[in-house]
Amino acid sequence: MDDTRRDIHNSDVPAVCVACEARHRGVCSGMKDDELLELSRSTQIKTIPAGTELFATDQVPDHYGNILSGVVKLSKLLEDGRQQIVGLQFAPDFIGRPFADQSSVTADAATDVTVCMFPRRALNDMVTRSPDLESALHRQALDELDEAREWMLTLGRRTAEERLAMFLYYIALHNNPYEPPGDDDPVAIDIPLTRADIADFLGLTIETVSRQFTKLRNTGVIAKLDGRKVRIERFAELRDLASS
Amino acid sequence: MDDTRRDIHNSDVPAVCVACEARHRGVCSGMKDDELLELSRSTQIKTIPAGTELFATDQVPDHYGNILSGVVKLSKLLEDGRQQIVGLQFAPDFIGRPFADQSSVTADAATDVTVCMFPRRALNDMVTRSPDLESALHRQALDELDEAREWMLTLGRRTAEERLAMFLYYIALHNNPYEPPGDDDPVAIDIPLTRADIADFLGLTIETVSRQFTKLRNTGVIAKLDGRKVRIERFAELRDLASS
DNA sequence: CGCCTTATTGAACCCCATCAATATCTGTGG
DNA sequence: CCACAGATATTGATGGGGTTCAATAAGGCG
Repeated sequence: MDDTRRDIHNSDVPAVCVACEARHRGVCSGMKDDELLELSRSTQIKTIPAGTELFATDQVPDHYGNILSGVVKLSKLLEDGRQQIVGLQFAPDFIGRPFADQSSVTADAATDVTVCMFPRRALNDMVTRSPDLESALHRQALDELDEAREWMLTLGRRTAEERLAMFLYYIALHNNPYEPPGDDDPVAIDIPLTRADIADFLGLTIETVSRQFTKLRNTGVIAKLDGRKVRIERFAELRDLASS
Repeated sequence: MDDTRRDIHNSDVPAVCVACEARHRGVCSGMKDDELLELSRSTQIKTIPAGTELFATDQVPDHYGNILSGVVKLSKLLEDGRQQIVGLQFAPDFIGRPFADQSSVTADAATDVTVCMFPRRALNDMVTRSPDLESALHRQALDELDEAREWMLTLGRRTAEERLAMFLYYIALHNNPYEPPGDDDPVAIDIPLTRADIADFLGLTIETVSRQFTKLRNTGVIAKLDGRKVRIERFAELRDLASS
């Protein structure tokens, strides 16, 4: 009998959580079954279309969430319109900013996104009682910090070509979370961002991003499929280009 | 009777901790007196000269630490020598990477630094027992994450002039942690980094940093004192230049 | 198809990097 | 105290990677 089957027959686990990634790899892994049950009473699953803001910057958000599917972009904006995407989040990441009434970043759905939302209050209470939960949140914060710093290196010191290679490499890993692609197996990946988003992520312009795409295509590292899909022909070469 | 006097006469607080900032504003505020006493048995105060590495990336560090004085720079290095400083840390910041055997960043003393070191094992054990301690560490991680993302915006989207203005503004705030300087009071600040460090922090070259310094001097925003000291003549203007 | 959004390609420009020279600082020893 | 040497900082001249401005092409969807 596999794990999934056992879960289905375990009446203590809330129905909405049974197949949820967040319960295994996400912050919900830090909760006991009864806590999960308690929280699940006030959760709601929401589907958010691409382009929609998940949390408004100008108001205190009253919910946290876990991503169930899709990609969320975290971004910062300057008054004159310059924008920087400071992070991408995938299932089963936690979304929200504990210990602060409002986040310093805006969260938008990059693709269609489904999230499991729960009241801030409910989670805050639970955190004070369940050390494992805070531990799980702490771990994610530290992982995001490592990632943010890796992107600082990219933004501060890497060339346009290296930046795009980094990005495609990063997306490829997230498309195959369980087994990193072999060095020279072609990998088809689905890019969850527009050229404008990629530019805002990499600190470039859309024109430069586009030019680097064609450069990678001309050198045979990637091949264009349709629209947002790309096939990485030589994974190892892409990693080398990213110089990481 | 002020706080300090009371502390001196409180035999439960370890002598080394009595006047320590970390006990009030740092992670040690998350520990009870008896826990503090237990940890203090295995702590040691170290003085580290400027330029020395605190934690190497290639070996598993067996200690964590709290900064008591001085400035620590966290940096990342590319194989070809390109470098990016991804964060600065001041007293009473915690140093180390919980939940991972090795950090993805190198920590170097930017100035002479004194740290309170304690064994990883001791803190790890304590964290599992003391939720407030993990909470304090979690808070610092989230603050550092916010800061890293602010610098991502700077590295990705701001001009050289804006970057240096951001930097000086940031240093000025850390020189006066308790009361931000008034809009037009001249503020003398002590820059804890060399031009090379500033360049590595801002994703620029030393030449560009130097040129932006003279530009700020020519426009009267700052005045040069001696060597690493600078007086900010118009604080509000500096903030505007940073466009933040 | 026709319209609008998104992406690609081209040409000119500019900010910052690079290369190079000079100046200033800092510590050491005569 | 000054002279000297190495490190650090400033300034100048030139060049290049990426931006900007502009036009064309390719998708997406009614």
